[in-house]
Amino acid sequence: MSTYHHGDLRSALLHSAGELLEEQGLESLRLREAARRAGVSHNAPYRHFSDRDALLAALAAEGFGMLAGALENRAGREMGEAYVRFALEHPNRFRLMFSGRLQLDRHPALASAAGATYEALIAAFRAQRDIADPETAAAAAWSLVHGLAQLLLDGHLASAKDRNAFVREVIGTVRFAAAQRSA
Amino acid sequence: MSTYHHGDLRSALLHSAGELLEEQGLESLRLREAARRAGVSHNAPYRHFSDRDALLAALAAEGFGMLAGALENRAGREMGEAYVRFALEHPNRFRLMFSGRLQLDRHPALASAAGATYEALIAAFRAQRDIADPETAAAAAWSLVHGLAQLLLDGHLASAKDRNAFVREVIGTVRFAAAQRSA
DNA sequence: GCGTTGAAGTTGACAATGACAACATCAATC
DNA sequence: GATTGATGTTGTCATTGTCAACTTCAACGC
Repeated sequence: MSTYHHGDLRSALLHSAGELLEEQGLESLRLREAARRAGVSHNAPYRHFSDRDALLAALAAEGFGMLAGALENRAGREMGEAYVRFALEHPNRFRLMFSGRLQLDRHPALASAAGATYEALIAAFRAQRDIADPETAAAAAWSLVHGLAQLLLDGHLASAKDRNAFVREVIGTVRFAAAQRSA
Repeated sequence: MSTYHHGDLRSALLHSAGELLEEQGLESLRLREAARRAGVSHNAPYRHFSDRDALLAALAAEGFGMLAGALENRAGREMGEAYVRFALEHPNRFRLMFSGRLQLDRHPALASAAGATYEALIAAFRAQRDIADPETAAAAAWSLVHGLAQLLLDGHLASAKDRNAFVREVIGTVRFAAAQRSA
């Protein structure tokens, strides 16, 4: 029962910090509070994360993993809807992932997690034969669903109607054509 | 020269805080530092802003004003490009505006500033006759350019080519159709 | 067995911040 | 010419992220 050494504090911290993040948001996520919830002293986290940003980066990378899971085995509009659904179900996690406070070049693990998600997206578009430029289309599709998710989260799009229906409608209104050459 | 009373401290604070925001980003924006730069004591800001969030909300509202100006007299793809350009030129301001930490119902001035921008967008689409559902199309268009801006800012879209060209291409690849009724 | 060692946790500090309370200044008004 | 209320100031406090120094304990070589 001697628990001077925790065993798997790193996971425990990710768990408690993840709870705090999803409950209270990025700004209220205190390193010390996460340590408290994990039952360790306020400085224990520094054995596993070099600083607060490192913990946040780990949480964000975890988020990209969750997102990838949510998109798995989906394609086209269904994938787009799943993207938005993920954002609405994990608003604070999603915001952290795209907060911009975590520079990809400073957090390689985060960069590769995010990159993997994008790759899956491009692959899905590459499978669709009727699209001229999969890379551009994938970028456009990602932009669309990402922007939609964010604007919904921030409350900018008045969703008088049912939210799911609105999302379907917005996504459904868009077509991807071949890229135009010059003006 | 007796400057016990500043004269227009509110604007001065918005100015210095705006500088700090654009220079160093949202996280590093200290209330006390803004006061320092404005040449007043660390508590003077509280006479004009009830707390840090109130100052941030004012900065964000200012940002929506700037954005509206950048979109003025533009329409269609040109407007979309201007939107992205604004985000890239004022990354930290843009991030603040959509950070999600400012709830619109708690900051009425911000809500109306943001609403005005959206209205302008919808109006631009309403003017285009060949679009079936301007509201939905406007939401989709906003989503597209907003997501594109954010993903570019965060460095998720590898822009091997020229950035402006890439933006044009992505925006150009999208068409807005009439909304589909059910599946 | 037993001493060593190094990773994992702890205690104790420190400067900085956002916020509150009490006080000071000064322009306008009666 | 006193009052007063908005605007600034000084002083204080709890909290936070981070650094430094100390402790615990499991694994390893001998």
